[in-house]
Amino acid sequence: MPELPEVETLRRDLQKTLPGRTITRAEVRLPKLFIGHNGLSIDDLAGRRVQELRRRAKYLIVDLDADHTMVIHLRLAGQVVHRDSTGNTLAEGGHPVPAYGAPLPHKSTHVLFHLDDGGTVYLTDIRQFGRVWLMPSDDLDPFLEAANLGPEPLSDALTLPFLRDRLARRGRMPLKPLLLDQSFVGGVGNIYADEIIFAAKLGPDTRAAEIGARAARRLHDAIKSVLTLAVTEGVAEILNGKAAEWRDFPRVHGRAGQPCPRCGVTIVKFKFGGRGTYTCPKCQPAARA
DNA sequence: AACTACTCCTGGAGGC
DNA sequence: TGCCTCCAGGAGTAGT
Repeated sequence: MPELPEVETLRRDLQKTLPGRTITRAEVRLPKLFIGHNGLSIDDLAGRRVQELRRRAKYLIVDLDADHTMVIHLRLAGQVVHRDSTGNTLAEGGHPVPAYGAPLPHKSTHVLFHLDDGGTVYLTDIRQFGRVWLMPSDDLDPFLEAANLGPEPLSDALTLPFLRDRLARRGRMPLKPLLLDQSFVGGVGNIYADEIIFAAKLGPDTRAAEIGARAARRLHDAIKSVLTLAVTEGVAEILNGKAAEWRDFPRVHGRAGQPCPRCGVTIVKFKFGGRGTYTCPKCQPAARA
């Protein structure tokens, strides 16, 4: 479910509530979700104190003491909620099912972290695709290396020349699957791919080689601006990807049948590369302009 | 090497 | 209401 902005928003919220807390006990109710490196088990989380939360692409990284590191990937439907000892929510993010505020644990709550102040962090995932890894901290870099992630789109690593070079190397690949390829840039998913392509006035089927200098600049700007808006405005956290009439986001994704916010032509939905894809048929064809 | 199809799952929405 | 079909924001793997 969550893409870069959702994971980053969750990270920022948890960074305010978790560091300094010690995990007294962790439970895994669905064993396949937990992967321990070097023989580590879920029980090895007991006694570990949270130091810092970081993010790489869609991976949430939890630095623990004693040189342990936990990594969480929410995939399509993962949700994380931190509640205090009285049940008040301190931080939450990810997939909107079960609804925020619903009683926890839910039947799809597969991992629980009990904290030293009586609070609890719940990992709920109705589709069971999410994963939690526990590893010695030295294993983190090789782990991320193996994931073959492209640059962080909001970092200085993603410059216009870098983007143009990458586009040139993937000439025949259509733009949408390219953006979804985590080795191209890290963290973009289906919603933000549609939003970025719309903002850049390109088509999902535009091939990388057809993206000229001006279009590449629009694409670069769109990647930065769309993701920045989602993170800084908290758009992701509020909407969880569901189009809302009352808010101008997402601008095309999930809005089939509604007027394009730029030109008024009806937004269409179709399958592209196996993924639901939303575009404005009028103002998104200009690959070379 | 580059790209496609298939796979892991369950819940919610919409049609009848 | 109930039953059915389809769809879902990810990514690893096997196959071409």
